[in-house]
Order: sequence, then structure tokens, then C-alpha cells
Amino acid sequence: MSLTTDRLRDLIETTEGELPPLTTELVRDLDLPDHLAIAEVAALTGVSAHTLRYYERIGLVDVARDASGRRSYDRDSVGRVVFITRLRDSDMPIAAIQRYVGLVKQGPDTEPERLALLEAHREDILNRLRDLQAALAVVDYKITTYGGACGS
Amino acid sequence: MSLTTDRLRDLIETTEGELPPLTTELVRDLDLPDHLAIAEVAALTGVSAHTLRYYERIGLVDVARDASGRRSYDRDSVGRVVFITRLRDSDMPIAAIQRYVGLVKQGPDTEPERLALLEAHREDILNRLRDLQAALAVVDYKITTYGGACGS
DNA sequence: GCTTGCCTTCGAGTGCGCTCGAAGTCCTAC
DNA sequence: GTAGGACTTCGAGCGCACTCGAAGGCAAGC
Repeated sequence: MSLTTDRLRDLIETTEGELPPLTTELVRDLDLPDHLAIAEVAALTGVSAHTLRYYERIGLVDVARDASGRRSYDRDSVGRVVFITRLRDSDMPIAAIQRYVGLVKQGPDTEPERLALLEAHREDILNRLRDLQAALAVVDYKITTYGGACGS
Repeated sequence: MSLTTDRLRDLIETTEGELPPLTTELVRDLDLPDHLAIAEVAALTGVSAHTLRYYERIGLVDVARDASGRRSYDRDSVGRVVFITRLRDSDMPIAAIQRYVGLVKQGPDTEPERLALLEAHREDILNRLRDLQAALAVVDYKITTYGGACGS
């Protein structure tokens, strides 16, 4: 694990300031060790160990254990964590992610429903983007016309 | 008030589906009555009466009372509410808005500080936009390549 | 052998932003 | 004059997503 941790540290440090955020695909491309300890996943993804345990507890990720009972994240689990992180970053509620993961567990018959969930969430994201852009316009206006009175 | 409410209802209904979100400036242009009751402000802004009282309680807006002790929102108060709504829509924490409002109350000397606050928030918004776009890319990828396995 | 430190489980606590309910007041319509 | 409904204040409650703390296990280094 020490070796692994060192390699991971290198990996993270050399990629520091990585502008493209981590994606499931990117994770596949990094030549990560087969199995990561929880602290390594935390370092890699920026999700705290506490939160990783929480995600497992509520059924968002399944994580294997090693001989001594410790969590051992394989590539799929890490990919799942990264995916969940993107969904959370876009404010998808935990409950919706649970629903999605539940559908995945039920097998391929649920694909249409999953797709519908994703498409609904896509709409949410687009709405959020619009809200944010409106807010940005207001803030920019405030900044440039500073000194104006109304509503300030 | 009944007249006022009716006019407001017209105003809101005829503008239904208004794509440009309400701004402080827009509020100034609508020929609103001088004073609005809380329910009218709620209808106009989409902020619940409960929340409007809460905003007043924590010091985000000052609202005058009429002869019988009821809230009477003038144009400035409405503008303030709209401004706060934009800030909240962009996830500015209540505490930061309180700080901002506090600076406004302290007078014009605090303008540089206010500006700094707004500029910091502007950065936050830009970061959020980036996060959302990254998430959108991931969700779009999922939607288009549906059937792919990893991390789903 | 003992310390160090990361790990385990479990349940409880936290912070944020509302959201609600109770009890009472006031105006309008009938 | 009385019923209805919107308003008032106040404090408490809620939902979400973590976040933490306690109590203990296990492996490596001195």
C-alpha cells in the first residue's frame, strides 16, 4: 500500500491543477493500481473518507474488503465514485442517485427508465446553467455600475 | 388592495413564461403600485411569504408597516428581494448576503469591500458554471452512449 | 512488546435554509 | 355581528448531505 500510495501521490501531484475534471473515462486511462484503499480514493477524487463510507452505507457504491476487512476499491468502484461526484456536483439529489443505482442493480431491462432519469437531470442542469448565467449578469452589472443604489 | 392584487395577477399572468428572469431593473420598469402586500411580493417574485418574513427577520430586507401593522413593500424593498433571489439562485450563502447587506447599511465607505465580496462571488459562479458544464458533458455522454457499463 | 496510525462499525450531531404551527389581530363581505 | 381569510409574532421542526466521535482492530517500525 505504501508503494501504491506513493505512486498515487505522484500521479496526483504531477496532475495538479488538472483542468479537465476527473471522469469515469479518465479514471480508466490513468494506470491506477487494481485496488485502492479508502484514503487513496479520497486523495484521488477529493471525496472525504467519511463521505465515501457514507456513500457505501446508503447503497451508492459497493466496495469489496481485503483479507483484514478493509475497503478495497477496484476500478469500477472508483469509476462509480467519480460518476457520483459529477452528479452531486450538478446538485442531483442523493435520493435520485439511489434510484438510478437501484435501476442499474435491477438489470438491463431498466435502461429506458435510467435514460429518462438522466434526461430529466439533464434538464435540471440546463435550468441551473440558465439561473447561474442570469445571476452572473446581475452580479456583473452590480460590479460595473458600482455606486448605483437600487436593491444594493 | 384587491385592485392592486388584480393588476398584479394580470401582470404576472400576461408575463407568464417570462424567459428573462426578474431583475432589479425590470422591477423598476414594471409599473407596480407603490406598495405591495407580502402575498403580492410572493406572487411577483416566487419567494414564499414565509421566506420573505424569514429574510426580514435575519436582516436581509427592511420592510415598512402600514397603519394596521402589516408589511408594506415599497419598490426598493421589492428590488432588494429580487436581488437577493438572484444571489440565492447562484448559491451565495445567506451569511455572505448578510455581510453584504451589513456593509451597505454602514454607508458608502464600505464600497471597496462590497465590490470585493461581489467579485469573490463572481468567481464562485464561474466555478459553478464550470462544474455544471463538466457534469453536463458526463450526463450527455452517458445518454448518448447508453449501454456502456463503467461507473453506471 | 509497544507505539503509531490508518482502518473498522455504529450512532449521533451539525449547519444550512427554510418551513411550519400556534395563537392572536384586523379587514371585508354577507 | 359574525364568518372568512390574510395577516402578525414567535419559536420550533424539518430535510438534506454530510461530518464527527467513540471504541476497537490490525500491521509496520522502533
